[in-house]
Amino acid sequence: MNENILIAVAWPYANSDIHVGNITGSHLPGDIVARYHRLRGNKVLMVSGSDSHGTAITIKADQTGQTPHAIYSHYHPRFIELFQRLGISYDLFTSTHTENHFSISQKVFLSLLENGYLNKYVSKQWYSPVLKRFLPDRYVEGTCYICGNESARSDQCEKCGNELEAEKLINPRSKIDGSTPELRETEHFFLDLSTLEPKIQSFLKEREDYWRPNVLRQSLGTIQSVGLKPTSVTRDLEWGIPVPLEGWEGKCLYVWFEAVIGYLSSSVEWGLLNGQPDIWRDWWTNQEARSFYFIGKDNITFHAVTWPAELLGMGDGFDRRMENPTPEPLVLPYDVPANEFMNLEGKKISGSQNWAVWGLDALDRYDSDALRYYLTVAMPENRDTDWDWEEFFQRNNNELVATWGNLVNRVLSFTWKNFEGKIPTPGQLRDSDLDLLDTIKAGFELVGSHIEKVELKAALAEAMRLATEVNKYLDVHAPWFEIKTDRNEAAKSLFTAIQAIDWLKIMFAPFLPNSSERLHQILAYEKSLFGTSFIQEVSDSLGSHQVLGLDNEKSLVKEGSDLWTAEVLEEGKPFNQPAALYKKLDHSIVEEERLRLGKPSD
RNA sequence: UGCGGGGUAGAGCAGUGGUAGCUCGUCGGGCUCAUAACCCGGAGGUCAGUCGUUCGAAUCGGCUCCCCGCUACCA
Repeated sequence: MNENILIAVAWPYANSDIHVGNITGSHLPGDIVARYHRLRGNKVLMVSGSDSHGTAITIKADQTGQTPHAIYSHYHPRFIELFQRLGISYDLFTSTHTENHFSISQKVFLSLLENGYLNKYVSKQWYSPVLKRFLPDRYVEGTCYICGNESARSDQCEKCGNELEAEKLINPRSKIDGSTPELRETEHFFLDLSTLEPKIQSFLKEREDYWRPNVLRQSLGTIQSVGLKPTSVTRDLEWGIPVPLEGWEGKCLYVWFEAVIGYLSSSVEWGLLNGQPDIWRDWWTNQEARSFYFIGKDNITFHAVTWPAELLGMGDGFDRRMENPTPEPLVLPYDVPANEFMNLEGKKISGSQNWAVWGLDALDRYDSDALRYYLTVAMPENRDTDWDWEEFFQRNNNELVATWGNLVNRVLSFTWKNFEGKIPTPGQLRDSDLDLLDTIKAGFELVGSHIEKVELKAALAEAMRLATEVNKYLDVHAPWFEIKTDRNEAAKSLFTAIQAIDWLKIMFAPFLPNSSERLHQILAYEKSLFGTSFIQEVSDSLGSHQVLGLDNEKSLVKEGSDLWTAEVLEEGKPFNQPAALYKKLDHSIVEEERLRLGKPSD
């Protein structure tokens, strides 16, 4: 295989730390699929970055008396630290507050404008004379003129469910400071989704047979039932990417219009940082390339409708603005495997109430693979799931440690003691040995096809089931008995088991990269499987920003061959002294962790 | 209100017309190489509720209830 695979992960909003829900929702599934394709020898580009613009950040800035830039600057390096420690292997994790992203976003805007898909409309918006700026509908509340509910949002009353006309709202007030806003006319650009609708619809229909139902029904279903309406793509805001037109000062591109462009701009930035300014086209104008977008259910529409609409609407205009003499259109999403949400101990995760398990905090107490294991097992692929500390404890001790970790440990430590630290030379294998190896070998196909379809829980469960098969095999052959009567028999059993473990190491690697890497090292392979992440400071006209990069230079995946195959183990090869891959947890952590929840943090 | 997703043993999940499965826990047994780990066996479910279609429904249709999302303080 030598495919180009783009792994595009939702851009976390830089106004709060990242918690387990964010991780299991998008970053981790993206990383698993990225690592799988790297092992297959495919050319993977995995990108994301901090979403540094938008009203939410300006609001938080006002509340804390800081600048929006300061808010973003606080959280962005923390995201990078988290991903590095958790092994989320971004080729580039950057930010929307970069010269490159500004420029690319404005090119997208101008391409759409040029092709006639952006139209100007004047509408009335709430304006706060106190703050001297426009307010989004959701920041204005008042009394519902239909049911009398006193805390209705200006666009919709949650009590009676009616959509409201802003002008009729009684006693409007700003949710920020309680002051009275007024309605003012303002002009904005709208993306013409109604004209693009037929193209979007065929794009979706082509993917109908493999997209998740929640994503498909919310995008294609909406088109088929109510149709698409123009959607505004600019806002009255100072903080963000300026609309690149004369007379539009004080207006910015709407944060969701430009955040999705980050997938494209970060691909370009990755090339620039690596001295290959044109390489982004390998993933963006090569129609054979496949792109996977990992997001949460809350922004399905943006990725399944709005972003494809931007891509379709640009035609070859963007590539032309990137100075390609033979411009081409851009690649549409191959899959958008949106996840549902993860709750915490039965309640919705809430950052402000500290009802959350924060990624960086959890990494201070638990190994990355222990967290990754549970986050995969509890991934909300089909429905909302729950992070439960008791279950984390059980899954870690009874599955990760007991089934897989113990398998590795029992086989390698027994071999270490009885075969002078060398992989035994088995001679002719028995039928039962070959049967086991066939079973495990089939896992490459089974686990792989699950990952291809982004069925990650099923993929991991299948790998774990295979580890159980090896445990059963050991119990039948009992090399600890064999060695007392016939050393050659024990050699066959242990060789077979180590061979199986070496293959399972690969199958577990996308999910548990750190421990697979250590097992790989114990088995005395020269090169590592994967590369390592590094942090770099990049300067441009907007200042400087940290990025997370990936160095594959000294790794096997760099070589581009397919490692997702049953390589035959070298007989008689010395290996390194085994050590436990995972830590058994004490049950007391369950109570300790539960006590932390809901308390104010530092 | 509308659109969409989901509600299956104690927990987590699979299962889109034909005797209800998997993992963990639990109970009993075996084994002892291993982080008291591993292996075998048993118990445990009116498949949210209800009405219907069918020889037969977790699976199809109607209605009801509950949880969640639908352009962003909150993923």
